[in-house]
Amino acid sequence: MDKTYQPQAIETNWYETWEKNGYFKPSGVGEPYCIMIPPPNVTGSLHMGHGFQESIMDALVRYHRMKGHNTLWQVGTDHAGIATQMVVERQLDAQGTNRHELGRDKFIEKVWEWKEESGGTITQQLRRLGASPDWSRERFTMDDGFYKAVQEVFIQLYEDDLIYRGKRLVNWDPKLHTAVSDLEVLSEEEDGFLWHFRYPLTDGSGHLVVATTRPETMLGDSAVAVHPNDERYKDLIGKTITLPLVGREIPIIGDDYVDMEFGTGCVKITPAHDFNDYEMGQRHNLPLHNIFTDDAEINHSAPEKYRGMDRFDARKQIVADLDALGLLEKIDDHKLKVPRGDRTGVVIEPYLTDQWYVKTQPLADEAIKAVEDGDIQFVPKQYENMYFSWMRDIQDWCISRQLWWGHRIPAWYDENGKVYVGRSEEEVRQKHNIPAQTVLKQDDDVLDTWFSSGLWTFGTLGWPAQTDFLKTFHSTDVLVTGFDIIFFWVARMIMLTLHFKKEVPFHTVYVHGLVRDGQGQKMSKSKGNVLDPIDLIDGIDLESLVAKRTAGMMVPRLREKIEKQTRKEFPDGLAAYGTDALRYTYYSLASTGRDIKFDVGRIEGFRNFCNKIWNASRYVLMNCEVQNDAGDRVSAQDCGQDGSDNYELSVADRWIIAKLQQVEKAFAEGVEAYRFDLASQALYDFIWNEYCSWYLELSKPILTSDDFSAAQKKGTRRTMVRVLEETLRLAHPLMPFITEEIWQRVKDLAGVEGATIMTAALPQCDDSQIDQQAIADVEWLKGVIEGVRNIRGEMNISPAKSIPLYFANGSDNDQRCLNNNRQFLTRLASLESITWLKAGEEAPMSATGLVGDMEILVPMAGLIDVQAETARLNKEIDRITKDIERVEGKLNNPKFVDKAPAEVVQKEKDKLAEMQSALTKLADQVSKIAEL
RNA sequence: AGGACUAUAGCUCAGUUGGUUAGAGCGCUACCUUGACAUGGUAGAGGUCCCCAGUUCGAAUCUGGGUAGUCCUACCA
Repeated sequence: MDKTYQPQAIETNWYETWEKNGYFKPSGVGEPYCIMIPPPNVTGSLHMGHGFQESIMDALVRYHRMKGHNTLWQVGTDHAGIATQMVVERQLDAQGTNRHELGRDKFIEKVWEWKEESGGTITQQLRRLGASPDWSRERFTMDDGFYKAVQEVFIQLYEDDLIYRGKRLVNWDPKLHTAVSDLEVLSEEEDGFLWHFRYPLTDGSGHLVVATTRPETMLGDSAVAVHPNDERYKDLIGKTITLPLVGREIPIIGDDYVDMEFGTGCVKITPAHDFNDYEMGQRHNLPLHNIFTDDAEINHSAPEKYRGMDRFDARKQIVADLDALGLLEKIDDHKLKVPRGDRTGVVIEPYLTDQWYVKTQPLADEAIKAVEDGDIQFVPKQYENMYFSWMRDIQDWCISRQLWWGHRIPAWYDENGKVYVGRSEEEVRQKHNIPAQTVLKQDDDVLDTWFSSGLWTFGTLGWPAQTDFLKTFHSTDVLVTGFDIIFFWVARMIMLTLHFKKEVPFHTVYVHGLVRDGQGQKMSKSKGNVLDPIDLIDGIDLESLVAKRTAGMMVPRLREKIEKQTRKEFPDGLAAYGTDALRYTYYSLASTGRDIKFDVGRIEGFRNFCNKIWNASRYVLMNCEVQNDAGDRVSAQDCGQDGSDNYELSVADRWIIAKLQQVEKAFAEGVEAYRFDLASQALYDFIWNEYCSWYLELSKPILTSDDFSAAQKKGTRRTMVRVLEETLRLAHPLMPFITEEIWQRVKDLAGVEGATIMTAALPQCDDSQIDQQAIADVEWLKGVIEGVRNIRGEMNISPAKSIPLYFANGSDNDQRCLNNNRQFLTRLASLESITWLKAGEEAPMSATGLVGDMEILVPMAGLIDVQAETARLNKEIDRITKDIERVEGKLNNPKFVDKAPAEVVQKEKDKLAEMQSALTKLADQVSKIAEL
C-alpha cells in the first residue's frame, strides 16, 4: 500500500468493476427497497445540491442493499422543456437562425441531438460520486414508454373531467412565448414609480386621479373603481370617464376591493392585464381589452400611434403624451414586486390565452388525506405544514406550454374548433366517427414538464403495463429532495399517483437542506459562487477555477468581482480531496437545518480521515501479513482466519469489540432517522478516537513484546483485522471507494469471503459482545495514561524521557487494574518504573494527578518547578472548588433534596464526596510543595 | 400583512424524554519527525448557550414577550 491515501488511484477503477458486474441491480431476493432519483435536467450538470442529494440516496441504497434488501435505485433524467428549449434556441441564434425557420420537426431533431451530446454529462458525474443506481433501467421523460404513461394520464384525467380547456389570464413569458405556472414566476421587490394620471369625467364636471405602476396598461382600461363607502367619490359611481389617448367611455364603479387609504383611492381597472382587475371585471361584467401581442408589444386594438411599440417604449410614450395633455399629476418613487420568469428573467405579463388546466382540488383533497393519515411522512415533520398550507389553497394547474420540446398534448381540433382527446388521430376519428375528409389538427402545445415528472414513480416502472417491477417496488420507500421543490414536484407526484395507482408514491419524504456557499449565499451561476463537486474530487488550479466561474459573464464589473472573490477565497485553487471525503463532508452536514453552508475547510478534515483509515489499515496489514520490502504480502500471518480457537483476547480486544457494537448501533440509529451527521460522527469517533488512538496503540505492546504469548498475539491480530473488516463494511455506505479498496486486502485475513464489499452484510450490534468490565478497565487505563500525559505536557517533560510513576491511595480494584495493565501503561505513558505505595508509605516529592480516589505521582527528583506545579494544581483546585460550591448549594436546598428523584440527589452527593476528597488531596499537595 | 425556521467556542455545526464539568471538526498556542499516519501525535487556551420574564428543586433544552437573520405565502393599483 502507498504511504498516503491517493483517492484518484482507486476510485474510477472500482466503479467500473461494480458497474460491469451488475452489482447495482436489484438482487431479486429480500424485502424490496426502492428510491426514485429526482430526475435531474438532462442538459444540465451536477451542482453541489445534486452532489449532496445523490450522496444521501446512495448511502441509503447501499445501506439497505447490505442489509439484504432487494434494492432498486431507479435513475433517470428529465427533459426540462423550457430550459432545454432555451439552450437549443440560443445555439440556433448563434448560427444566425431560429426555430421558426427550421420548423417544428427539424427543431425537435436538433434538441435530440443536443440531448445526445450533453445528456451523458450528468450521468458521468453521478458515477464519479460513486452513485449506485441500476443504470440498466435508466429512463428519460421523453422516452417512448414514458410518453405512453403521460398520454394515458392526460386522457384519463380528461375523461374523469379533471382536465379542461379554458381562456384565462395566465402568466405569460413574452420572451419564450409561453404560459408558465405560478411557481415559475419569481416576484422580487424592485424600485419603480407610481404615476398619477388625471382621468376626465365624460360630463366635463372634473376629473379623477388614478395611480398606476404600469402606465401602458391604461390603453386597456375598462373602468375606474372606487370604494362604495368613500365619501370623496361615492357620488361619482355610475358616471363615466373618457379614457385619455383612447377616447373610450368607461364607467366608474364601486367595489369594496379598493383600498381607500392607498394612492388616491381610485383604481384604473384593466381586466385583460391584471389578475385582480380580471376578477373585478367578472364581477361587474366589464369588457376585456387585450392590448398586447405575444411579444408584449402593443397590438391593433390600441390607437394607431402605439401599435407595434414594445411595452416599455409605449410606457414612456404614454407618460409623455399624458404629460403633454396636462394629465400627468405627479410621479412618485415606489417599491413594487415585479414578477419575472425564473428562466428568462423578463417581466411576466398577465395575458389572456386558451390553456389546458388540471382541476386540482379533488386531487389535492386525497393528497392532503394521505399525509394527514400518515401514509406519507415528511422528515423533518415541519414540512408537512408547508405542504398542507399550499395544498389547502391550491389553484388549478395550467399544464399547457407553448413550446415545441415536450410531450405534445393528445388533443385534436376539427375545423370548428371542437376538441377531441385520444391516443392518436385514428383513435379519435374512430371513436367519434369523424369522416376522413374532415381535417383534424393536433394541438400545438406541449405539457408542463412537471406533469410528466409527476408520474415518475410509477411511469418509470412500466405503468400502464402491470410489470413485475411495478408490483415489486411501488410504492417506493423514500423520496429524497429539497424543500424548494415540494410544491413543484412532490405535491404533484402525490396527487397524480394517488389518482392513478390508488396508492402513495412513497412512504417517506426526506427533505434536506439547500447547499449554500461559505457565506451562506445561495450558490448560483450568475453569482459566480458555484462549486463543481467534481472539482472538489479532482482538484482544480486557481486559474481554471476563475475561468470556469466567470465563463459566460457578460458584465465586466461582475466578472471582476467574481474573480477577486474567487482569488481571495481559494488562493491555491482546490486540492483533490477525492469522492469519499466529499461524501463524508456532505453527511457531516446533513442535520435537520434548512441551510447547509459548505465550508471547504471541512472537506480537508475528512480527506485526512480517509488518510487515517488508510494508514491504520497499513498498520494492520503489516502485522497480519508477512510482507516483502515493497510492503506486499508474501504470506498471511495466523489471524485465526482458519476458524481455529487457540487465541486469547486481551482487555483491549474485548473493549474494542464492545465499542464496535456500540458504534454499529449508533450508526444504524442515525441512518434510520436520516441523521447522517450523527451516523457519520459516531463512525468518525470510533475509527479515529477509539480504534486508531487507543486500540491500535494498545496492540503495539502485545505484538512487539516477548511478555505476551503466541495465543495473545494471535488474539490481537485476529481482533485487529476483524474489527477493521467489520468497520469497513459499516463505513461502506458512506465511503464506498476506500472501503472497497482496503476490504479486498483484508477480507481473507478476517476469514470473510465475497466478491465485493457492496454486497457484504451490514454489521449489526450484538449486545452480548458488549463487555462492560472491559469497557471499565480500559477507561481506567485511559485515565491513568491521560493523567501522566497531562503532567508531562504541563511540566514540560520531554516525551522521549521515561519517567517513574507511583500510585498512592489506590483501591483493590485499582491494584487489579494495574496488575492487568502494567505493560500497556509502561508503553503508552513511557514509564521507567511503576511503584504501588501501600497505606502510610511516603512518595518522593512529585507532581500529582488524580484518577478517581487514586493518586498518581511523578517524582520530580528535586528538579520540581514549584511555580509550574503549584499553578497546575491551583487550576484544578479552582475548577473543583467552583463545582463544589454549586453542588453544595443544590444539596443544601431542601426543595431539591425533597423533590428531585432520589437517584439524582444521590448522584450529586457522590459527586460532592468525590470532589471533596480530590480537593483535600490537591490542597495537601500544594502545601507539601510550598514547604520546599 | 400572515406564517415558518434559525440564533451554542474565532468559523461550521451537534446537544435525544429538563439533571453533562455544554461537545465535535476546522482554526489558535506550546511541545514532539517515537518503527501506520506531519493528510500525524501529545498537551492546552477558548462559551453571558441572542436578550428579558415565567414555569420548575433544577432551563441551552419548556412557556410567553422582545431583538436579529433567513425563507415561504399573499399582496395596494
